[in-house]
Amino acid sequence: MSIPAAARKRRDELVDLVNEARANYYQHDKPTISDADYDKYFQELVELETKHPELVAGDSPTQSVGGEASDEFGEFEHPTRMWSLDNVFDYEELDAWFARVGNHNFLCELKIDGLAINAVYRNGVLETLATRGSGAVGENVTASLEYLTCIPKQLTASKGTKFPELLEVRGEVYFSLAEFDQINLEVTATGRTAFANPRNAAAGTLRQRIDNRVAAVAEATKRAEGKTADSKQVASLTKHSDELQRATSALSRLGLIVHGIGTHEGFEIPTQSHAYELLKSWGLPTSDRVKVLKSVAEVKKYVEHHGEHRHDIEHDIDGVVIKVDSLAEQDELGFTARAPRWAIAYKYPPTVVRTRLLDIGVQVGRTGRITPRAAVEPVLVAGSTVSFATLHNGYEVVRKGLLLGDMVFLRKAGDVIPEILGPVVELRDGSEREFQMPTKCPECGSKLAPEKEDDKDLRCLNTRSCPAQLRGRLEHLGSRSILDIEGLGEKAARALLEDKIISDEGDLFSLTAEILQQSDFFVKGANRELAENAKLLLAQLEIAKTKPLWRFICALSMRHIGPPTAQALTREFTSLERIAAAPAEKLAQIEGIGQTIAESITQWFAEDWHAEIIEKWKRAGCVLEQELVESGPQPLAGLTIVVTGTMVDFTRDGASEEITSRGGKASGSVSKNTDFVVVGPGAGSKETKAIELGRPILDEAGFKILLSDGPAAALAHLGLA
DNA sequence: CACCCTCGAGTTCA
DNA sequence: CTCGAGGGTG
Repeated sequence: MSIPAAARKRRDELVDLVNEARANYYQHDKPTISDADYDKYFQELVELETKHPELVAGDSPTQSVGGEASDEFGEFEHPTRMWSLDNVFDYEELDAWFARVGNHNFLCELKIDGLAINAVYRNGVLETLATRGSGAVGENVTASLEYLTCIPKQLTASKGTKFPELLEVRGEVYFSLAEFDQINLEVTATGRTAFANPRNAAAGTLRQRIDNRVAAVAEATKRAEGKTADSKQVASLTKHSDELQRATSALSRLGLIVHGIGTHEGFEIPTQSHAYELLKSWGLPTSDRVKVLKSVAEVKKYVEHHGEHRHDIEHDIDGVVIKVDSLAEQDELGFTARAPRWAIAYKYPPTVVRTRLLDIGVQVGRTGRITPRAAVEPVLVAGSTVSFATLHNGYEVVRKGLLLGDMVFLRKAGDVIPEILGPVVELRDGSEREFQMPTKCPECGSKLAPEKEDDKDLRCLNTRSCPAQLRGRLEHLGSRSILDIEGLGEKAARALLEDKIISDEGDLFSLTAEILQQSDFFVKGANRELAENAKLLLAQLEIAKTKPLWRFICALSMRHIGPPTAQALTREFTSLERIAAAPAEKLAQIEGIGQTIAESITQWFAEDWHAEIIEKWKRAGCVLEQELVESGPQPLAGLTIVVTGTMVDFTRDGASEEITSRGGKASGSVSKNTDFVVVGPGAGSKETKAIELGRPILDEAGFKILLSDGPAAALAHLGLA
C-alpha cells in the first residue's frame, strides 16, 4: 500500500515540530511551545504512525532514546502544595528579609540546581513519586521508581519506629557534574544533541515514559522470538533493549537530596533540622552541608563560604536557601500567595565569562537608528552559546572602553540577554584597535546624523527608501503585537521588497495572487503555482484590514508612537482622519503627549508619501476608524497593574487587554504608583522590585479574582483586606 | 531644573 | 534587559 504524500508531508512537519520543541526545551533551555501544544503534536504523530507504520523512522521522536520529553504524563496533585521560594540577590535584600522575619535560628542549605520532586510514603512505603510541576499539580513519574537507586522505596525502621500514615518528602533530583559529563558523552555518541546543563539532563531523564520503553522491548522480544522472525526484527529488539538500558542506566545515576516535608500525619517535630535528622534516620539522603546558624553574621559567612567554593561542589548550585528553623515560628510567619515568608533563596550573581571581542558591526533598525553590535568568540554562558551582544550606541562603546580585539567580560543580564561589561585591560598586547561609528548607512549609503542636536543615537535619515528601514517597518507591522499578520516575517518582508513587488508599506494591502506570483518566494513548482505562504499572507492581510485603529497607527511606524500612545490617540479622536487633521496644540493636550511628540505627529502627516500610504490602505479596504465599543463595567478604573512572568490562561497581550477593557492601566514597569503586580513563574527583577516597594503581589489565581471581583476582593485573597 | 516614571526600540538563543 | 528620551511633577 502506498502512503499518501500528504501524510508523509505532515509526518515530516510533526517530526520537525516535536524534535525542535524538544531541543529548545532540553538542549537550549528555552521552551518555545506550550506543553499542551507539544502533547497535541506528539499525539497527532503517534496516530499518524499507527495508521501508517511504514512512516515510522529513526528520526521520529516517538522512537527516540531516553533523556527527552515524554508524551502524556499522569498528573499528580500534591497533597500539600509545593511552594516556590522568594529570591534575594544581595546583602541589602537579604537584610531586608532578616528585618521582616526577626530573630530566629536559621537553617542554611545549598540550593541544588536540579529538579524538585515530591515523594509520598504511606506507612513507610514509597507510593508515588512526582515532579513539582506547577506546585499544585506535578507529573507522576512513579513508573521510573524501579530504576532510581537514589531514593529508598521503603523507609528503614529502627526499634519502635512507627511510620506516619501519610508522609510527603520534598527533595531535589540532580546529576553530579561528573555524571552530567558522562551522560552527555553517551548522548552525543548516539548522535543526539547534548543537554545544555545538568538540570535539563535530570529533568529529561526523569520525565520519560520508561514504561513505554519496557513495553517496546517486550513487544520486540515477542516478534524477534516468533517463528517467522527475521534479522530486521532481531535488530529492532537490540535497538529497543539498548535504549532501555541507556535510559535505566541514566536513571540509576541520578542523585537526590531531601530538603523538606509536606503532609506529615501522626507525628510532630519541633524544627526543620529535627525533620532532617528524622528523615536521615529513616534512610533518606540528606545533605551534610546543612547548618543551623544562630545569627545573621553566621548566615552571611555561610553564604560567602559557599559562594567562593560553589565550583568545588560535586553538583551545580545556584544559591543558598535560608529557612527559619522552628516550625512553630514558620507557622507564625506563614505564606504569601506563592512562597513561604519563612524561607528565602540567596542567589549567587550570574556567571561572568571572558571572551574575545572580534568585531563590532552596526545594524539599522526600523526607525533608522544605528546600533553597534559586538561579535564575540562564541562562548558558553548560563546554558547557551553567545556570539553577539548589543552595545546600544556609539557612546556605550566608548564608555565601556572597548577596543576591537580586546578580551572582554560578558554575562547574561537577567540570565537572558548577553551584555559586555568591559575589557580585561591587563590582557592587551597593543594590537587592539579603536572602533569608529560609521558615517554612512551600511544599507543605503545615506549620511548618518543624530535626529536632534545632542541625541546619542545616530540615525539613517533616509526613512523613505533605506532597505533596512523598509524591511524593519514591514516586519514590525506584521508582528504579533501590531497587526499580527502571519506569513509576513523577516523573509517575506525581504522578498516583497527585493523582488520589487511592493515599493513600500503602502502597497501591502492591495497585494493579489497575481502580484505575488511574480516573486519566487511565493510560488512553487515548475508552473509557478501560488505557494501556501502566499495564500496565508493574503488571507491574513484580509483579516488585518478590520483590526482596531490603534494597531494601524502603530503600523505606520511614526516616531515615538507605540501601543499606549496610539490607544490614547484613538480614544480621543476615533478616526485616523481626525488625528491627521488635528493641530499640534490639540494633540499635546493628550496625556502622555507633549510638544515634541505632537509636532512629530503633525510633521509625519505633512509628508506626501505618508499621506499616500494612508490613501492606499483606505482604498484597499482597511478600516481606519474606531467603532465605539460599548464598554462593560470598569472595576479596575484608576488602577495601574503590571504583569510579569508567564500565565497559564493568558498571554501577556491577553492579560493587558483584560486589564484595559476593565478600565485599568497595564504598565510594563513597577513603581510606587503600581497598584498590583501579577507574578507568574519565571518572573525576574520586577517581582524583586515589587517586594522592595511593598506593592501587592498576585499570582494567576489572584489576578483572576482581581479581574472578576475587583481590587478589594484581590486584596482579601492576599489576606490584606 | 531635577527627578521619577513611562514608553519606545532594539535585542539573544535555537 | 537596557539605554535613551519624552512627559509630567514638585
